[in-house]
Amino acid sequence: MANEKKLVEEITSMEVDFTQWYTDVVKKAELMEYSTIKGFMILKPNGYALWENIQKELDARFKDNDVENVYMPMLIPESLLQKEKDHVEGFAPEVAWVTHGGLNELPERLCIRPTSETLFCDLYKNIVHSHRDLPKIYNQWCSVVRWEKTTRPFLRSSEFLWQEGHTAHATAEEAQEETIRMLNVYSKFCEDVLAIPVVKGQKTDKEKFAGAEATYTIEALMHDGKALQSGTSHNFGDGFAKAFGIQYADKDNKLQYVHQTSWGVSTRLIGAIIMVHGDDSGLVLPPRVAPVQTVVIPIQQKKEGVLEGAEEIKKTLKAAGLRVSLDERDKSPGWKFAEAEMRGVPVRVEIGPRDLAEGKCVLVRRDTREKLVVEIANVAEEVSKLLEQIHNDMFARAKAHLEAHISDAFTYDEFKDAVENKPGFIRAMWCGDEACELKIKEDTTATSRCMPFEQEKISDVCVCCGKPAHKLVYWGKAY
RNA sequence: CGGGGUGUGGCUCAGUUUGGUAGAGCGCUACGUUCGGGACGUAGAGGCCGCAAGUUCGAAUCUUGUCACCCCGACCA
Repeated sequence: MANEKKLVEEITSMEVDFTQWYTDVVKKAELMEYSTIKGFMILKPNGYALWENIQKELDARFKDNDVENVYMPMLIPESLLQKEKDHVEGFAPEVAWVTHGGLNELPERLCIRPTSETLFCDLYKNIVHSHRDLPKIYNQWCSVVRWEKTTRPFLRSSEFLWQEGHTAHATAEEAQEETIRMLNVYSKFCEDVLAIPVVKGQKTDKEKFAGAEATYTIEALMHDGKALQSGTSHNFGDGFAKAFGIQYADKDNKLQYVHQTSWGVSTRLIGAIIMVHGDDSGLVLPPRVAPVQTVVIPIQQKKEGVLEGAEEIKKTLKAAGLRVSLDERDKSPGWKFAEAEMRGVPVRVEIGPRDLAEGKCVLVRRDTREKLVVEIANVAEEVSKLLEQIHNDMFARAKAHLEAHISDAFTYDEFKDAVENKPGFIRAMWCGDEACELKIKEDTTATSRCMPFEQEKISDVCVCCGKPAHKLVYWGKAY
């Protein structure tokens, strides 16, 4: 909404300062609070409810894909963490250690999980013996700790909530299928539930997960044109299996190593929701995960019948299965409007003496501020319909924004110009040499986001070095 | 981990240059009037000035140290 009037004074305008806008929105929408420990965040009811809804929707989709939930310990013995070389090198700099149990120093220190590959491997080693034990498709919802140097609410914190799926399969083919299947669950979830379009593809070797054979990603584009890695799915091949000795007897009674995958999304998705959909008045929540989908705001609530009428509407909406709240605090309507806007409530219902006399109420969309007068008798149906419409419109707008912020670069000068002047993804060919990735990052701060599944040969040569190229890469500045 | 900035009631900040015993607005509490885009009146409550040392008769103010947060980089979901 380019010409939208800014109604909330305390929120810095996006155009003035995007990062300040982000911080303001997080605060004004009451999503989180800083804790007394550096880098650790407190999720407040509005923020946690958002996560709960994400969790609920995603978990249902996992279960449709035969995923079983488990819970693993939060501590990992140092010796276990060290079994896979690339993995430990990737995570060692940012793990927190437990060195004491009570008053005594532990014989072996334990790390607080930064991710749980090693624990799952240790488990699979013990429970997988035969091809009949496969596949194992486990997932856990938990928090992990990574001692980050700089932190930002939802985008990077020292502890964050996520889910991590860990699977073991008999063959490389099955593992690859699983990796892509779960990536698709993520991309579909982002689109269907969060109204966030994503670019899907494979990470370059430089950007892939520590210990993975291949990493796949969904990349979303924020309002300021920066990319956010919003979910990843990894194919581990049999690397971890060999390091941990996870073997099974196949049908011919020959010992084989399992092939593994892992995949995860985190509370970073909340950051994506904020930066994809938010505006200068605050948060704009996708209806399907909004903690409160619609808020009923009475006008002149002390006048006879108003509160009763509002109460009645709330009941009707609730009975229709909507997440609804009634704001009967002794505040002015304007105040309540502004607050509901900052918190991103998709639809508000206004009901005053004037409406009551006519048997009507007013619906106002958060995303467009469009007002709609409807019969109270039809309110549930109208609100439900409007929520669907809002979801579709939000997705369409985000998609249009994404498409409008993809540019092609054929020469290095064009590339550098695009990084400077065209915020968004830059499509450019790449020779496959890590040196070019490094040079591009050095020169422009842009990184390779992914090699999209939908490949296209827009040029014969690498945008950086001019040597023959066969891979189309999406580049961009990232969070 | 480098570079910059900020810490004073719940929030935003003034006061620091020139040391003299803490202020404003908003919010909060009570009552009343209000209510279709952040209403108003009256009466209240709330702060050893991030923390710790030091200088001084006296420190929010000067010195040193330390911690936290924000922004920009390097590293990562």
